[in-house]
Amino acid sequence: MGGQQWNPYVRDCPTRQLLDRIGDRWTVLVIGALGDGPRRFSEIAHRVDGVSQKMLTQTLRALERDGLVTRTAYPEVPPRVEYELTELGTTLREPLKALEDWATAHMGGVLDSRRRADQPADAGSSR
Amino acid sequence: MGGQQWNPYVRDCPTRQLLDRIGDRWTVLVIGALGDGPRRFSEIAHRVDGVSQKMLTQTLRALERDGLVTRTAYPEVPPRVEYELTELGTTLREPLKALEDWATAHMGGVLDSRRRADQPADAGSSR
DNA sequence: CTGAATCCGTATCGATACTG
DNA sequence: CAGTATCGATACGGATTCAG
Repeated sequence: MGGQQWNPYVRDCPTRQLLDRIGDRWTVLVIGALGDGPRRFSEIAHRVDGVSQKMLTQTLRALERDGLVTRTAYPEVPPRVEYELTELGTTLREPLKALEDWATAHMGGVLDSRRRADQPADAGSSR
Repeated sequence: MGGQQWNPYVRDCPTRQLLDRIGDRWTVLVIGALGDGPRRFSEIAHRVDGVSQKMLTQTLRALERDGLVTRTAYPEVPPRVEYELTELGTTLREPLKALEDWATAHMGGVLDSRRRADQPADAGSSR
């Protein structure tokens, strides 16, 4: 199996499905936060700055559903729940890392370009 | 100047900025469609299945603003406009390709897991 | 601590009609 | 052909409240 050559233009190719899946605000960040081992709910919440409790829960549920993360609840009081990347989830970290590296290297240039484009007038006057 | 170590958890790290930028439905696909050379507006529209005129325009404008794509209008009748990845835009293709490859290899498994998780009842009966 | 449920503003996007 | 403008649905996500 496999070997089917998808071009990423067609509606339900894997690329689109992946984009639909990780193209929200938090999924990629949560996967990143789980990159170095299992983490508790509150640890993830603390690491992923700005995520609300609702969105974190929702994101983790979706990741679990898709087999990218496992959820382990310990029957204690107070409750402790740990999330961990599955093997599959771990394999996703590499391409994500490539993206992070690109961002670190090049986003500055992107923002510069954006700022330049946002100069309303010609702005050549100052040089 | 380089060397600053961002962790992808903090609010305005490059990773988040990139995600905010490419985390929409079309940007990644449009970059993909421009991967093998300059393309006309209508060519891109045809390649990126399902994109509306509005969203394609909007996406291309944003890419241009960010220095990832150049726009060249030829003063002809009828008009011809070509879009092409800049050098910077081209560098983004590599990590994006890594993501596409992951999708091709693993999205099937993800969808399987999702389908399994969506079985309402225990469904263990069939084994 | 973990998480479900609700309310609600807003950003996103698709469809459609119109223009040079 | 390559856009622009407008409208409306709805999905996304933040704040808050309640519960085991």
